[in-house]
Amino acid sequence: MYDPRRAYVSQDSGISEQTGELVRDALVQHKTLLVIGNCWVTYRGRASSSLEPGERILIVKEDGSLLVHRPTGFEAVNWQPPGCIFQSKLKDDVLTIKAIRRKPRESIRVHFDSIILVASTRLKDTGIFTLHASEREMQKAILMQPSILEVGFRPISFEKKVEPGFVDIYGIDKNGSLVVVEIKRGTASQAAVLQLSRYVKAVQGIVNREVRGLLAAPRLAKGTQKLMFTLGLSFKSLDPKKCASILLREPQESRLVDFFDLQE
Amino acid sequence: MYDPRRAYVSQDSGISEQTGELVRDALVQHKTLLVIGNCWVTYRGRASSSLEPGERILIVKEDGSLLVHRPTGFEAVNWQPPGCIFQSKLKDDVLTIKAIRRKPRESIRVHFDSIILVASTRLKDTGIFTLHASEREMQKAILMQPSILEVGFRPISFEKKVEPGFVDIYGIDKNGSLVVVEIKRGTASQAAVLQLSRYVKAVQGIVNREVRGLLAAPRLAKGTQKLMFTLGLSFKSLDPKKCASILLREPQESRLVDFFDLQE
DNA sequence: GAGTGGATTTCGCAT
DNA sequence: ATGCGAAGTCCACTC
Repeated sequence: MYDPRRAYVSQDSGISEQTGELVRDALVQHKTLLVIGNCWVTYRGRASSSLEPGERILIVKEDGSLLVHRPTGFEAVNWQPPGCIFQSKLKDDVLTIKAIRRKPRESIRVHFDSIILVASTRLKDTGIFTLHASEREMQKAILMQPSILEVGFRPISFEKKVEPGFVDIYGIDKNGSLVVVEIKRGTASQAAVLQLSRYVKAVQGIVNREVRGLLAAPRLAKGTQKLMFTLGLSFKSLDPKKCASILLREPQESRLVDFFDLQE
Repeated sequence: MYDPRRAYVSQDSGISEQTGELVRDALVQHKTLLVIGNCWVTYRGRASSSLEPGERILIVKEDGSLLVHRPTGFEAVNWQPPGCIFQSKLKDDVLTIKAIRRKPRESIRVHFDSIILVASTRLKDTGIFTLHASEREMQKAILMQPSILEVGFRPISFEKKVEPGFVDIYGIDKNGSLVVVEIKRGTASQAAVLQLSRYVKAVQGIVNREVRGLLAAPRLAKGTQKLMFTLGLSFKSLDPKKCASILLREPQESRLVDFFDLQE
C-alpha cells in the first residue's frame, strides 16, 4: 500500500534499475527527491560552470527547484530556481538528472556514478513562518535607525519615568520639538492612545517647550483616528517585522548602539 | 563493520532511542546529518523567528552549518552558517536539535515529533568548482561592460577581417585612439603577442591615426613582457571567471547588448 | 511585466 | 580585523 508519509529509500552502491525508477517516478510525480552520492555537475546558460566529481546532496523539490549541496558551506554550489523541467536517465551505470529552465534559458546536469542514498517522499507543510520583534526589540530598532520613525528624528533618552509610567522613547524632531514616543507591537488600542496623551500632558507640565506625542505601531484600532486628531497626536505605522530586519543589520549609528549595548 | 560510504538510515515514525543515538552520534562526530520529518523551528538572536509545524528537510553539515528546507522554494527557511555548536536530546517523543553560534550570539532549535527519514554519513568531496567563460563569452562580457578593459574604452566593432585574420574587438580608448583587442582565455603566448602585433600593423596600414594593440588575457606567458614593450602593446589582465560573472548580470548598456543579441 | 530595494544575506578581496 | 562590493544573487513589493 502506498503511504505518502513514508520515504522510499534505495541504498545500492551500483545504480540499479529500481533506483532509476525511483528517481524517475519522483520527478514525474513532483515528489521531493533526495539523492546522496558521488556526482559531477555542469551548468550551462548565461555562463557555464562545472563541478568535478565528489560526494554531495541533491535535492529536487516539489515546485521544481533544484539544489546541490557540498558537504561544507552554507550555500548550494549549484542550483536552479522553482519551475524547472526535469529529465532523468540511467545509462552505463551513470544516473543523470537534468533540470531545464526557460527565461533565462539555462540547464543543469547532475551525473551520479555511485549512490549512497536515494529517497523520495511527499512533504506536507502548511506552517507559517514569522520573523518577530518584541516591543523592546522595536525600541532597539528605532534607536538603531531613528529615521524609520520620522526623517530627522533624534532619540535622546528612553525608558524614563514620568507621572503615569515609563515613556518608551524621548526624542527631538526635525523642527526641534520634544517628541514622546509610545510603541505598540500590535494594533494600538484606544487605551494606548490615551496613555500616550497622558504622557504628553505630564511632560508638558515639566518642560517649557512644544511637546509632540507619536504613536508607533503596525496599525491603529478602528475609530481611534479621530481621537488621535482631537488629542493632537501623531501616528507612525511601524511593522515589527521591519524592526526585526533592522536589528539584524549591522549597526549604522555606532554611538547610539554602544549606548544601547551598555544598557543591556 | 563500519563503512563511511554507507548512509545509516532510520525510518521510524515514532522516534526511537536508536534514532536519537544516530542523530547524537552524527553531531558529535561531525558527520553529515539529514533528517526529514515533521518539525517546528525557533530562532533567537539579533531578532527572533518561528516556524510552525510542517514536514521539512534538516541538513547539518560536517563544518557545523545548518539548513532547514521547506518542500518548496529555493532558499532555506532557517539556517546557521558554519561553525555552530550542536546539542540534541530526545524527550517525550520529541527530538530537539539545537545549534548555537557565537558572534553574533544566536541559536536555532529544531523540534521533530515525527520522523520520515534520518540518515548520517561522511561525504568525501575534493572536486573543484569552476565558473567558466569561453573566449567568445569573454568577448561578450567586454561588449557588455567595456570598462573592464579600460576606463573610457568604447567598442565599435568586432570579429572584423583584416590581413592576417579576424580582430576580436575594435574600440576607441579614452584618448580617442583606435584600439585593436586580442582576447585569450588562457595564458597569452608569444604567438598571441605576435599575432596582435601583426593586426596592429595591418590596421595602421589602413587608417591614418594612432592604433594601439591591447591583449586581454588572464596572464602573460613568461618572458613575453619585454616583447610586448618592444612592440608597444598593452596588456590587460582579464579573468574568464570575472567575464562569466558579467555575463550573468543583467545588461547595463542595452544598446550594445541588443547589437550583440542580433549577432547571435 | 518590469523596476527597485532588502537579506538572519553570504562571500571574497582589498586595506 | 574590517569594510566594501558582487552574487548564476533570490525574493517580494511596487508601478
